[in-house]
Amino acid sequence: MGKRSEFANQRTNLMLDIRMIRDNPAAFDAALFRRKVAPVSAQILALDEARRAKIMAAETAQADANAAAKQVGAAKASGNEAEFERQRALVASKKAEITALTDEAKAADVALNDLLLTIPNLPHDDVPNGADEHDNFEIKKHGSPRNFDFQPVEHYEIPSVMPGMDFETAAKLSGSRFVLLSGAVARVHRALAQFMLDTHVEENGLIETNTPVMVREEMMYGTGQLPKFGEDSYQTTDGWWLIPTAEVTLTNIVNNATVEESYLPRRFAAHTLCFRSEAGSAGRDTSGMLRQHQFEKVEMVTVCHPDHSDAEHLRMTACAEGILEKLGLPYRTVVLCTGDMGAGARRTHDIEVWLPGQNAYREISSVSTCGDYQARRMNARFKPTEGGKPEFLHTLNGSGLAVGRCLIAVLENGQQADGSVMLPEVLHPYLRGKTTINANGTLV
RNA sequence: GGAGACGUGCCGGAGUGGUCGAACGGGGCGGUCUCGAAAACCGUUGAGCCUUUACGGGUUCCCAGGGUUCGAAUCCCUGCGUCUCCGCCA
Repeated sequence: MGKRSEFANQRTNLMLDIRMIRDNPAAFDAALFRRKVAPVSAQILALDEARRAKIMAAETAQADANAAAKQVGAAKASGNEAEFERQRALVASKKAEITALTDEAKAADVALNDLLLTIPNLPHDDVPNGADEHDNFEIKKHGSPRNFDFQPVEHYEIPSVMPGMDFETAAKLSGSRFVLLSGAVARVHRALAQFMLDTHVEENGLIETNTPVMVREEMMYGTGQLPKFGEDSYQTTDGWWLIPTAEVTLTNIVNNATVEESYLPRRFAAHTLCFRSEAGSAGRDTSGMLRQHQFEKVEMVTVCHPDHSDAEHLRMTACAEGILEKLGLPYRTVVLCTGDMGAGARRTHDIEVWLPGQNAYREISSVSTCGDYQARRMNARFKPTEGGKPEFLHTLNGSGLAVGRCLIAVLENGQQADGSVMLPEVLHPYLRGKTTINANGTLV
């Protein structure tokens, strides 16, 4: 498997727009400051300056040697033995110098890139400043929590659900943060995934995609899981990484590609397993199936022209919201503040579904536009129709939705006083007309 | 798991040490012709980096990394990848 340094070598100077930093270091630092990142432009520019000086020195030496090497050929052709020997010696003497300078240039380049790889994306201007989730800004609220004439419970406490949601056996098989679903619960879970995918494909026009869940290491760099967040994912003994989300596979479809502008926008949807180590979340959401090492998700990814990413962001958010609306689940949508956004995002909309058992809105989808951040890492570009140089495209990703969490929401919102669960109408066709999990846990 | 073949530009495909960023063909783009289109003909057509106000200049790239050589797409080594056959297998 590829080593990180090798990879960084190939991706010379792409991680962030170095020219933008050169032109306006203060603005760069100011944008990062909004994410609580200490100023780094001075360090970047120093490395950049050193790098360029080394490159110039190395290339000058190389140019000299190339010119002399040409003279060698000419001298030999004309039979000038003395000149031949003289130029030959000249080239030979340049060799050590070139090697040293080239190595230095390469080292400077790698140093710069290693630094750039760790720097998060710059937030969009319209993203609110803030420290954590308390500073997120609500932009939409849909539906209102149902009035229960009894005390609603959490999903794993619903009498009709309990037989089909077995954490003990899952723990025996695999450990904590796993679940074994069976019977009606497993069936509803499957129905949800099918419903989501069908809706995205048939109504939202996304391209149904079935992807690998194990990927090469460089793909994890492409979408930004590496180098900083390797702890959050699993790697096999063969070097493959298990995807924490299909964002990794869907987005990397355009890894190292230059597509025609007419290819854009390209909108994908995939239903996959996702794997997360949940390192650092010890003690959080340990009850129920809210936070698992392995879960299913229907993911949406769009690659598009830079001019369209803001509109696509709204579109994708609406696609995710539409699923909840069809399911009749109350939700709200928030814009994440600078302190709560993921590293790769320029702007993120979190969609939070109402969970009556928790008496709270909980995240069920996260829809982000990444601007050119991932595209630069992946070297994903498009060729403008009007001609001209290839440009980096923009990438967006969003859950549409997390299937397990959606199951929780459907169960909690549909629970009845007698312990049964009434299921959303849109799922009925996927359940062969059945509508309810009765108090015994049977689908009827 | 065993055996073999291969890895060149948008595509196909030459090239086995200098004159190769790369023949030839296809495609794309521009033009001539045409009422228009097709055909034909002519021309043109990669990317990154450094430098330059600009024009331009330099440098790197023929899977990747090393090596041989005055000089490598071409020779050697290693790695990665793809394909084919056999075995095994959902």
